[in-house]
Amino acid sequence: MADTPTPKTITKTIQSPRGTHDILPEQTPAWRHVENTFREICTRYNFGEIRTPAFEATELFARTAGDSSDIVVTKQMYSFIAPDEQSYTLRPEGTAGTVRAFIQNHLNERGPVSKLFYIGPNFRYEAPQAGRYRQHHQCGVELLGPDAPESDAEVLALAFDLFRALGLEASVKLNSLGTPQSRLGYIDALRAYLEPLRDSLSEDSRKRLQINPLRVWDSKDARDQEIVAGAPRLLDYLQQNDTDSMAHFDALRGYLDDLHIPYEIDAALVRGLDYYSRTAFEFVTPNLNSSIGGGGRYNGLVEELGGPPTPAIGFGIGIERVLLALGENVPSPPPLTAFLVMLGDTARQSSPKILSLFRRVGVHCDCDFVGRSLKAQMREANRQKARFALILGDNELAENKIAVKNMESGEQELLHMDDALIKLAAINADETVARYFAGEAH
RNA sequence: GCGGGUGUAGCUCACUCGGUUAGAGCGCCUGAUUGUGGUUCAGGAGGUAGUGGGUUCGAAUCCCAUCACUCGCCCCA
Repeated sequence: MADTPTPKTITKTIQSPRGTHDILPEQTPAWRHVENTFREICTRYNFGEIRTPAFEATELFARTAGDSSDIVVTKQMYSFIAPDEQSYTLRPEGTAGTVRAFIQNHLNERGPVSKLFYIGPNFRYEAPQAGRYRQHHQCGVELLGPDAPESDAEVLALAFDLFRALGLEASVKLNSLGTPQSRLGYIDALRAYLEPLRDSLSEDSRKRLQINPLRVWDSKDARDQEIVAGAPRLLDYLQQNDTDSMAHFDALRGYLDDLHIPYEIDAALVRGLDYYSRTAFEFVTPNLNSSIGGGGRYNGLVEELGGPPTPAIGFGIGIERVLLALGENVPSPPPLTAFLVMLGDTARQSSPKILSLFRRVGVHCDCDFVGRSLKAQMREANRQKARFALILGDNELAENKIAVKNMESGEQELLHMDDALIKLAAINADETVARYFAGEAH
């Protein structure tokens, strides 16, 4: 080392923010697989993709999340004051922005039914954990307009087509929340039951009893669960006091049976916000503790946000969680079709042109860019799992030929450039077709 | 927000009661004579032990703080 060591400035390397992750090239094929499968199925169901801003006026989420929601209560939002002195918030979920866009663009005027889907990042300031991140990605749908149970079945059928296409074993936990009016009656009944038992409840549940008694059902505390097991059930209450909601629920159950969608009724599945109505559900998979998605009917939300009264139902599915549930059962980057191996300066100088020719006919190919030896280039071809090495030296150049070596069999033939192009293009086309039928060519 | 665990080479991990130039496997680079990969063999690069402070003659090892990851609670996708 002749160089005098230049004093290194000691700088802290910058890390990605807590709870966020880089998705590297070896992982993106799995992501694209999920996203493209979702897009394709949504399209099949005649849902149109909508892309809304990553941030919205804070007020939008403050209104949609409601005062008793944990997103708001525990300050799980990334809110900031912009130079215009307005408060904005990185979207913590996908529905609010979609509904806002629905209203702002008067999508209701285009017809009685709006079918929208979205894919994108959401942001929540939470303690990161397995399957829980500060930036996570969701794909979701919103079906606005209809109130009929067939529309509930439509979005659930779509979700299960997605799970089936991905090879994901999943089922749905289902409940009905009634209407805001009937729910109030139930909450009174529930409160009447819980109030005398207040002292036996956990601290959290005592708070819930105050703010939103429905959420006591959510408690994982063993004593709470015992107490709640004896409480009046929402579905029983609806049976007697809200026959419309019950009929809706029964109809949906019938459709789920028709569609062979496995479901399980879960009385603990509750959402407290006023605009929720009737159907509430969560998608679960046996290989994951947490749910991979959830949703429900929100007949009051559009109106709440200043739009025309519009029933709606939708769901959101966490892409990270789907990938966790899929595990290794996911595509990896496609191997290279050809790797160009160059000998000598002339060959190296002609490499941009040669590569360009092969790429124009669709061949997935690459070459060395750091002046490595022939042996090292062959090693690289092998490491990239290239099906062919294209060897180009003075001998080949002189005759406008190129040596095509099959890396698996080791066989090598000297072909005219034209023939090599035709051969590789045909092979590449075969692979593309094969991947297409394997469901990976998106 | 609360509680537990972890942090040593690009990756997965060792280092016995604190004691010399911190190791291994994999990966990476080079070579094994003239233009051929995978196997084998030889050699090489790469770490101020997450970061900062403290205790000590001496710290990867003990203590504190901080950051990150991770598991659980809570909640959610």
